Amino acid sequence: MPHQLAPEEVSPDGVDFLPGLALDFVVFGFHQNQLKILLLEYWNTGLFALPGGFIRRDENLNDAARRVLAERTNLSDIYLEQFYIFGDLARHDTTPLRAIMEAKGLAPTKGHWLLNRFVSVGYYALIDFTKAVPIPDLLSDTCDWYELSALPTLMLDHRDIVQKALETLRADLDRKLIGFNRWAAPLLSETFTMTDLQSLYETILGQKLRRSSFQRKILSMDILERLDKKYTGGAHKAPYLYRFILENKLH
Amino acid sequence: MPHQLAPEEVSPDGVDFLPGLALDFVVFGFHQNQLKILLLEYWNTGLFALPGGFIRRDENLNDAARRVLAERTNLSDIYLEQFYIFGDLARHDTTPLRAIMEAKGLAPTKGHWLLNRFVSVGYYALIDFTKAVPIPDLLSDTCDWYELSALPTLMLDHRDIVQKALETLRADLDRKLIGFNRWAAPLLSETFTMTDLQSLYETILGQKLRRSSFQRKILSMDILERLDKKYTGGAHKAPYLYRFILENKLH
DNA sequence: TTATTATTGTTCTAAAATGAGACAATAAGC
DNA sequence: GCTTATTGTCTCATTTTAGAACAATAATAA
Repeated sequence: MPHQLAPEEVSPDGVDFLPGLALDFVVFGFHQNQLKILLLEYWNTGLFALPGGFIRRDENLNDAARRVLAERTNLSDIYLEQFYIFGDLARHDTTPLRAIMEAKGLAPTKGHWLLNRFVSVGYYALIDFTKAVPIPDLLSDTCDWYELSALPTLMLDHRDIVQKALETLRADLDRKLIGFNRWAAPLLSETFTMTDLQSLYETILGQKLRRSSFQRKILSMDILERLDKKYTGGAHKAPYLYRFILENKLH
Repeated sequence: MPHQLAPEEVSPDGVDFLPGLALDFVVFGFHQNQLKILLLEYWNTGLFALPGGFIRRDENLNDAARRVLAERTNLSDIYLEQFYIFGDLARHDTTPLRAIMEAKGLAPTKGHWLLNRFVSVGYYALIDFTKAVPIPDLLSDTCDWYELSALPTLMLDHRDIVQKALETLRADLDRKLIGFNRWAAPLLSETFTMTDLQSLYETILGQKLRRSSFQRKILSMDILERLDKKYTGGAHKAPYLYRFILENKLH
């Protein structure tokens, strides 16, 4: 016999979600030497927000995260990591959601499931910019990439969430050098030049690195496989292309 | 007008908590060159668990953590950090809690608030072993220190929670060298010898460090104030005592 | 064909950090 | 005063890093 629910415990779609708990995603992509993240724009309101979702009662938390992210990006097998839980009371401002619901023709009735206080689990994801197919959710109009350095104003505390995600990303960049091949790989295409990789580093860390030191360090890690040269048409020496050696090939 | 609640949304004490969300604490203390954590033992069941608690509807998440921790240790102003959210379905095993409730004379009625699925926010805390006064909660018999290297069997996934906390602690030990004086300070008493500090490092990292290198590195950080010598009565040179220079004195 | 140019892979040297040990200083016990 | 254990500091070899230099080389222009 299924668990009995009070009406306000059920989401608008009638799906059986855990109440009061949400997921928010900072989805990083890397394109043209810029870090970008996915944002939703809500119909007719000018409001921007991070992609998010809820957890089913019969679902592991991290599985819920994978499911929601797959719905937004059309990608499975995504590099995904929890980084913080946001649970301030100040989050509980129903103004933007009321506007969004009304613009969608939904009645923001008192006690509506969506208008309760939510504690939100922050995840960051690293994905291949070229492979993702951003898909809006039920309440939003568009789902698209925005440069991290030029984000629109975000609703609620979503700006803080992005900031915290970026800090975690930076810390992890240092910390996860072991296994780095699996970590950074999702942000780059299958093959890349050393300059591409350095540029990714520099963009995440927000500072310039020395070319010779960077190359020496990365090469000494034995995580790259050198492929053919890449002839770009530029009037200069052609760089080698590299590929990450997969984990199972390392040992 | 207060929010209307279904009966099963209210905790046994009648306090208005957020449903389905709990807090679990890995409280680290350092004593006699051993890392220890606080555990609760439940009355008449032989069950051990991490200290935990719930979030009031009118309370920030992190404030709830401070409140609960103060209730368990009689300490305020504790170094506290989120490290993970545990949300697997496998957590939802009501067997131990039923036993605990029955041993306490509480009826584990179907749909009882405590028997629902809980997603739990993991916090780790660093406190001065000598200053804490461990206090059991309503359902437990004792609250005491246990050596990390010799923990009893813990209920549910609490062993995993401890493991994850320890991994985070180790990673943070490297990462937080800046501000280290504030970070490690809670684990040591006000004054300490260089050997004490090195021992703390070695215990957290689980490996021996070279004495001269450690001393050179720590002293070069300019975060320690050298005080008088400590005469222990041992037949050898007396070590200096040190104290962390407070943050506001650093600049 | 031959310079020219921009970028790359590699090498070199000086500086800095670290590893591993040596050594003198010194409390307390004998 | 001698011994013992531990400490603070110093030394030297090794490793790592910073910073610059240099040769190689695609494409372009002369």
